[in-house]
Amino acid sequence: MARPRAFNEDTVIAQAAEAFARLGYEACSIDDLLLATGLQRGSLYKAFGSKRNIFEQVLTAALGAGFESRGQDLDLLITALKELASEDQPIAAVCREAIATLGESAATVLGTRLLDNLE
Amino acid sequence: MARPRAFNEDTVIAQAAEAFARLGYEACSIDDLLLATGLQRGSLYKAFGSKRNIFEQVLTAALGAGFESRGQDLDLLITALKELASEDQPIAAVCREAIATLGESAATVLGTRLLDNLE
DNA sequence: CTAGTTATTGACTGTTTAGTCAATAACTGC
DNA sequence: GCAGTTATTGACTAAACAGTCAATAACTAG
Repeated sequence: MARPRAFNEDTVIAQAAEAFARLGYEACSIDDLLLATGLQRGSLYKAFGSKRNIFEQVLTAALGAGFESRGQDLDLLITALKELASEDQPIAAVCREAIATLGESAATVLGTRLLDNLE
Repeated sequence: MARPRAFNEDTVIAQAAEAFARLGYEACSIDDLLLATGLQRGSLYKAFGSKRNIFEQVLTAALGAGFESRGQDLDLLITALKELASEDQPIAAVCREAIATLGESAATVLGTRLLDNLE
């Protein structure tokens, strides 16, 4: 129909996920995301709209179907809970669903992952 | 000896603790701390040196002698683990000591507090 | 009262932040 | 080819950021 995208959206989300998981939400700047994805500013904003929206897509991809408590995905969940969930209901909803998947061990699984930051 | 301080250091640390616990480390700006403490920029920096040092004093006060896993103190511990511990050894050391105090229930206690962000 | 010391103030700096946009490029349908 | 559409680029903006500093104020010792 028109000029095609030069990137694959899923790949970009996966690259952004790595950056958010490693740095956390606030500490991960747009420049960090540009570096991680190889995109230019305008392209990132055209495709995703805002930092918060990028994170929402990252989180949905990580915690949606096929969520299996990989370390990186737990880091994203912890970040979402600590930095966003209390003031962002859609993010909180995604978190709730993932936590239901974890069942009664949710607290221990998350706490154990938190403690991994000491090693 | 000279001009006396117009504030009590322990009070200021307690006020800063509330702000850090509520907002997290990165999301808590110096302006947030000035608002919370009522101090002026120069006074805060003269007394504590840097944002990171203020946080270290807050954390030491919260997790040192008399640490009793109050909600606010757990929030500070979680913040320290997630945002600072992996790249700041003195902060990590304070965390380790508090976690030893919590014993084998540490992971569950921290995870449970994390999940409270959903309510 | 004076000299010495330390605390307070708030204007200032340079950097980094998230986000915007006009110009241009790359495509498709005709 | 041409017209229409969407993607890319990177310079740009305004706000927020952590941290500094010269001027001044408030104290103590003598």
